[in-house]
Amino acid sequence: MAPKTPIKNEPIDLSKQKGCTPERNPITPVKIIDRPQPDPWTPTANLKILVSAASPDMRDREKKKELFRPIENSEQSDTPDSLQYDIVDDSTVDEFEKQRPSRKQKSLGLLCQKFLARYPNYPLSTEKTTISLDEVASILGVERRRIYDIVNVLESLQLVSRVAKNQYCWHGRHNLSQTLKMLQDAGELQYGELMTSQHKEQDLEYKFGERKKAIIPDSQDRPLLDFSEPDCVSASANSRKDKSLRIMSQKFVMLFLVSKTKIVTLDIAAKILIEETQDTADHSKFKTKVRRLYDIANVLTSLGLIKKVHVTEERGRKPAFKWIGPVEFPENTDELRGHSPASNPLPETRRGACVQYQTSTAGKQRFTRHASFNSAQPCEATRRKTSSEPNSPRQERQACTVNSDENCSKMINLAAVCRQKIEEDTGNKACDTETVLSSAKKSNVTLPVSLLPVPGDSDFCVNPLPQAVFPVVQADVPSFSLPIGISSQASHPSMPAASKIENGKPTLVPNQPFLCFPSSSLFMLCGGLQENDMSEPLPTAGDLGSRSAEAQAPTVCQKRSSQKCSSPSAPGDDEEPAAKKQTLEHSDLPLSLVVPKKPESPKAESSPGSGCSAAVHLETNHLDLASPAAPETANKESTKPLDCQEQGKQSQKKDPDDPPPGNEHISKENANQPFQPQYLYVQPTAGLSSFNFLFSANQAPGAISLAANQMPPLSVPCVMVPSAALASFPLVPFTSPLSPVPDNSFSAAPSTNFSVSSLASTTPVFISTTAVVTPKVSPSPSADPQQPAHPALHLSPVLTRSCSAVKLDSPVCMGHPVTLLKLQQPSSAPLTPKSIRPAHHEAFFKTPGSLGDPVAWKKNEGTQTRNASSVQRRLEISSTSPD
DNA sequence: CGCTCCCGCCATGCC
DNA sequence: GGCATGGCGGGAGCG
Repeated sequence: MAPKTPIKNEPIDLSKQKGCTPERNPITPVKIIDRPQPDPWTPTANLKILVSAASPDMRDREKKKELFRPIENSEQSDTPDSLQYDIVDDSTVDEFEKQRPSRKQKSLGLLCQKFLARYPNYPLSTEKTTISLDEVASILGVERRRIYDIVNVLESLQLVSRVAKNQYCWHGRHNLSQTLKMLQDAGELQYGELMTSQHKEQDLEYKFGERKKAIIPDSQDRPLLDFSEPDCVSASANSRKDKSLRIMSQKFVMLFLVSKTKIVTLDIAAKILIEETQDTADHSKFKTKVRRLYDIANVLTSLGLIKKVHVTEERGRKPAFKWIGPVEFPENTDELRGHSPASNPLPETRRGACVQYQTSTAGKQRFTRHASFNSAQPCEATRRKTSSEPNSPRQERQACTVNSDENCSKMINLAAVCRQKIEEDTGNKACDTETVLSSAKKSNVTLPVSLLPVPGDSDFCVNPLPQAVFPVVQADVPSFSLPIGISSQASHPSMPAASKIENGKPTLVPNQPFLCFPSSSLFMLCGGLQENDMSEPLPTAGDLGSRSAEAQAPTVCQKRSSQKCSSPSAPGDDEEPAAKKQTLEHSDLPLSLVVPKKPESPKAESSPGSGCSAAVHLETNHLDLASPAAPETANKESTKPLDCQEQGKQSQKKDPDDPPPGNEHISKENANQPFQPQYLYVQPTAGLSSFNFLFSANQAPGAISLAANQMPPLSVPCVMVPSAALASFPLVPFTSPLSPVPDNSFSAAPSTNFSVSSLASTTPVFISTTAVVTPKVSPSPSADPQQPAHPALHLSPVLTRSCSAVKLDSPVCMGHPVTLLKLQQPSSAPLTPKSIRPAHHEAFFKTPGSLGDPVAWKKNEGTQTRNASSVQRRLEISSTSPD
């Protein structure tokens, strides 16, 4: 965060910037001496100098501002961002050069980040921060016009409110959840229908490659407007037309919130917005709308609410944005609902200038609750819930899902389209943008395992599995996003990731790296669990499934998928509940925790970082499993692969620190690390809903070794696949004979079931990569200064600890990543999996058969713990036996 | 070459 | 008329 603070800011913002500034004050003099121009004049002097130098015209205030500001900005911004002062100094000489900061340096997103860096995410209720547009503009060295762009978007989310001319009040994110909730509600109302109608159209459009204008009833717009207007209500509010940017921003956000996939393509959004606005959708209008959406998206990205992704379509890849902010607003929801989303919070905020705080207070409370909740319940609680009442949670989820589904059908369709493309792409390469796990047509045939498209692109940024939930954020949104994500996670229990089990799409387990595939086909997973996101889309893909025959078969399943969740099918359910209940993250943890319990020893510790523990278990399992596969992996250094993924994730998380959020970075990393890992499909037991586990082939080896030594933090990414699907595969044979006991009802899975089932029911065995939790930790640093505080608040100490612990624990992951990646990649290459798979499978299968400790499994039956243990045991057994 | 989206003209509306 | 807002789209940077 520090980076940005411009010189000028420091003085102003001393409180915040001091960190950076401190030097200056002292240094400044020195610098001045050394560098006459640099610091000293930068703030004021520069302007004066420039002004004097400048022609008289320059003097005109506006002109001056513009001229100077840019210069200042360039210098400042550049300096801070890249090198800060040093640069500045140098720059002084090369001012001109600096002036020419690349376009990126002037981007609205960057500007917004700078802007946001100046204010705390969660300001004390007591303190009101007023924002002077002129001041900010000068500080940031940009024209006022740019500030308007930012402020308008922020205002749409109630992060700020306009107090008076040129004066805005900074509210921070206290109200954000409420606002989002309101938007979500409003969005469902408006877009629910729209979505449905459009949805059809879109499908058609996409399918046929034709684009139609979506038809949307204007009437619906009204509501939105009204809704939004509250914000605008302010006296002048009515003045300007409707303040389209503000409204557009809200609508844009609504689309995300309503969308199941949480991915909205620009063109779709533009269409929708245009439609709402008017029927006419000239091409020019469309273009303009898109431009505006970019502006909004840049700000939202800076806020860590969305990230850029690409959706591959028939025609090609389309720019899209994925919502990475909080998805559910549980507590808030209640409150909000009580209040009636439409009217309240926002309006008040606006009017009262800073009245917002009331809201904010509520927000705080919420947060507090979460925090306590988290800390108190960490994993166990969650797990319990899950195990105890898997159903209920599911139901909730389902309910949500359903609604969203309907509303978002359109989005879903889009997603499906994307998936299809992705799949296709995947088939080809797998990487392009987002990859979706799809029942690959091709892959399926050949192998049980299909490769996930590897995200070569940063766009997709597949995040490492571990953090499945927010991986994305990390990836794309560097520091900022992470923090946010973290905070959001903490604050918002229900996170998106997990929540969507959805339609038979393969879904990632909320927090866990595992994917659940509704369909039976086997998959090769490469790298990123991140694809969680994709999972959602997949369902739609199911539709797409039509394309692939194989897919179709699964499709049926998929169709069920939604049902599945509700239905006994354990896996989905388990996931769902977790997601619903609270933050996905938590859910993840909990799950992992569960596992740990049994594991006892080392893992227990890790339990805090549920993910880690889980990972460990997994690893263990993997080891067992892997062992068979080992031969191949051995070469690679089996352990690494897993680690790599995790590490990669972690690293990514860490990376976030890097100023360049760089999707690029991420992408690179991802490309290298995560994706590579291939997974072996382990047929599980029938337990859950018949999930099968996939283990990364690559990983396995390493994992094994690790396991032997310790319970490495490594997480093994597992994919939960419906047993049914597996059944189809020859490989599958693996069902564990072990204990048939489905403790809970779930287990009852019709299929064979056994230990697995039990697992599924309560908690899945999912092992999350260790990373899961970790991200939180790492991310924060880089991100906004503000956020740090946040995270802390939200995250329960335990979590944090766990995270840290995990990280620490799994040095392997940390260190190896790169290496692993390399190794993995080669191996991981799409091709590899196939080849690998067979061997692994055999191994796996064998393993299970050999299962040494059936007894253990039986024991497992009882509780979640059982599950975990059972799983582990299985793994172990399998491993042992094979060996 | 197309995606992004910066830049700033200029309309709108209030004072 | 001046000023605050902010709609809008040309056109350039960038990959």
